[in-house]
Amino acid sequence: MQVKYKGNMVELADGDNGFKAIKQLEVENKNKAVAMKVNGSLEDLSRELKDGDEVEFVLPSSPEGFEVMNHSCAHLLAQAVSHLYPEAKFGYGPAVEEGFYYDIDFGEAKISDADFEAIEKEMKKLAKEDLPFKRNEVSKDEALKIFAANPYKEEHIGELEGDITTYQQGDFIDLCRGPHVPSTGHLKHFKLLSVAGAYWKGDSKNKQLTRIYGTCFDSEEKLNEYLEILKKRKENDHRRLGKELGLFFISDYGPGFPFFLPKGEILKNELISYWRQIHTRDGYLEIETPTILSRELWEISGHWGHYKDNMYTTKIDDRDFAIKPMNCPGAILTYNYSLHSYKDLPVRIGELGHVHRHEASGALNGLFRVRAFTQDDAHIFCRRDQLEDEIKGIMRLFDEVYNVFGLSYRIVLSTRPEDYIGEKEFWDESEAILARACEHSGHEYSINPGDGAFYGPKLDFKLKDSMGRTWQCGTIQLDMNLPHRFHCYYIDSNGEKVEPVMLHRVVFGSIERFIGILTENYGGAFPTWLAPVQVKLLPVLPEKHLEYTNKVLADLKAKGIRAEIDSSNEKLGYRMRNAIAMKIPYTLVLGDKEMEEGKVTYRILGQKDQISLSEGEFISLIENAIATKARF
RNA sequence: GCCGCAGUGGCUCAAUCGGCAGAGCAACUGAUUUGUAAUCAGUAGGUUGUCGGUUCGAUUCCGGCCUGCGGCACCA
Repeated sequence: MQVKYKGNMVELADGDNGFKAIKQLEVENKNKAVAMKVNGSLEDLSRELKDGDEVEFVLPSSPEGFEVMNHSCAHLLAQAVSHLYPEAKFGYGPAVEEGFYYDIDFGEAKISDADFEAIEKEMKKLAKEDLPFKRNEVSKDEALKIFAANPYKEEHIGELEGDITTYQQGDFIDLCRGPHVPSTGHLKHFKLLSVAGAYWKGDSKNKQLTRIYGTCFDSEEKLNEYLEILKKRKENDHRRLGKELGLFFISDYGPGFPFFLPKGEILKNELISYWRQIHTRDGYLEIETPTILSRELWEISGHWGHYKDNMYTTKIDDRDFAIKPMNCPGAILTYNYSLHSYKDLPVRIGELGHVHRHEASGALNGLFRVRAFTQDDAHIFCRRDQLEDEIKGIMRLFDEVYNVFGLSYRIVLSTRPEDYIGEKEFWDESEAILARACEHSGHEYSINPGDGAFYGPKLDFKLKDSMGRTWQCGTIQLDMNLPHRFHCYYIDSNGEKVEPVMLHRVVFGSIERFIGILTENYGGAFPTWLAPVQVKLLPVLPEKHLEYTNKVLADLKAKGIRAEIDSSNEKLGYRMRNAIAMKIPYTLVLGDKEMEEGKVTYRILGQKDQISLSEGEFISLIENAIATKARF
């Protein structure tokens, strides 16, 4: 038999039995490979090989190995649960990006993280027994017999086609495609992380099962590293930092409606003024439209029918009104207010629109998900022949903005759904334009077929923060619906009325969410241009050096630099500590030395160096940091 | 909205089995005159989210509601 070994495989003489070779490798390196790739497809190590197969071992340190290990660990969890809770019925238990979960119907039993210790103990015990994972192919009927007591597995089997495979370790058998690690002994460094409810098959009409999340690594160090990352995420949580740094709060009197504190408002205003600057440069016209508009308008737009559950409504003099959940109708009324020639297009209308949406209570999450937020919205009306350039222009702007904040992103193109309006040809054409623009941008992009809105295809921009998590912020959506409903038009070169193409787009998405992302991404240590306080001034001896410090403070303020003095009757170390805790980029220390030489001594957040400069030099240093949007 | 968990001075947390609600930080007052991550002492601060129930007695046990947290569903 001829088997070709790739990568990390031990080379054996021709004609050797691949199965034996693998066994030998296991003996040599018992804990290494967890699976193998046979002709590119992921398989159990125990899979028998055929003549000519190309084989590559999958090590637990590889991404595929991580997935296999975690998938197996989900089975181990299920086995342990089946011992401790004999009534438990199992749903799905897959590996996910950072670990695994298993959805379990515990019947009457209620599970909380207090039960993890006992479950983990049982898992450890079963891992120690080193039970082999045995794969078995069965017919549908046999499978139904095996899982007769479990309605979830039965339902799943009913949906499967072709061969059904089961995996068994010890007394526990599960429906599964595999592959798995050779035996439970390969699972050593795992931890259960959280419990949650999850609908069976992700459908809110179905029963809710209990989901247990966990993760499994190939070494204790890596597991601990991951737990450290989780801790770090908690420390960088914008809800915690927002409280500590005094940026915003949400009152019980207004769930989901954020209050911006003075320091948070500075952040918001800085973002807005940056937004204005670049949009003015790019030919956007800023408008403001009313927050409350009549029911008739929302009937034309279709929101009254389709979005009503998410809208706050009110009555004024017995007439129905709604608080805007989106800015589009206002922008369209503004477009329609004046007559447009084909020569005037594109018309780019921007609006920082404060919108209200009734989000489900369980969806609320700090600034990431709120019920009132400011969209950095823009609606662009253009001719079809201008569409491609417009989209490229928007993407150039997006790229510029995200770069300023050091956020990397990927793009998702959503295409025509089954339920669509408009001409199919124009859908095809605009999807092609969006795809070309993505390629042109040079950024990673993927296609989400059929996920576009009924009114047009879209590009979503998913930002990646420093912790590796992604958030949707920017979006560019083509709209073939609203211009039609509102009878938008321009006059073309023949004097005819023509319906323009309309684009919705946001860069930040929601300024609130964007502030949340920035807060976490910077860990609260904002770059100088955004920092609510840019300079903290500390007189060494408040009584002696206050006058000089106040003079420097006044000079900084005169230059528009956000500076604060701490002349409290505390030791310098104490005041320095507070300045660092508030993550202020520059701290100035002013004492005898500085007073005599007319200088300032500064220290940069996160650094210990003490640098002395003349006041003028220091001011230019900061002005330069602000102008270039550099960290310091 | 759904499943599970939680709510104690401004903040972070403690209080055994149901038995007088406590600490650190912050605040305030005073002392200290300080050169780069916490000077010392004192004072004040609470209807334990809220409403109801059980009990001689509830922060503690039970129920309703509110809010938050972890997810799910939904979504910027």
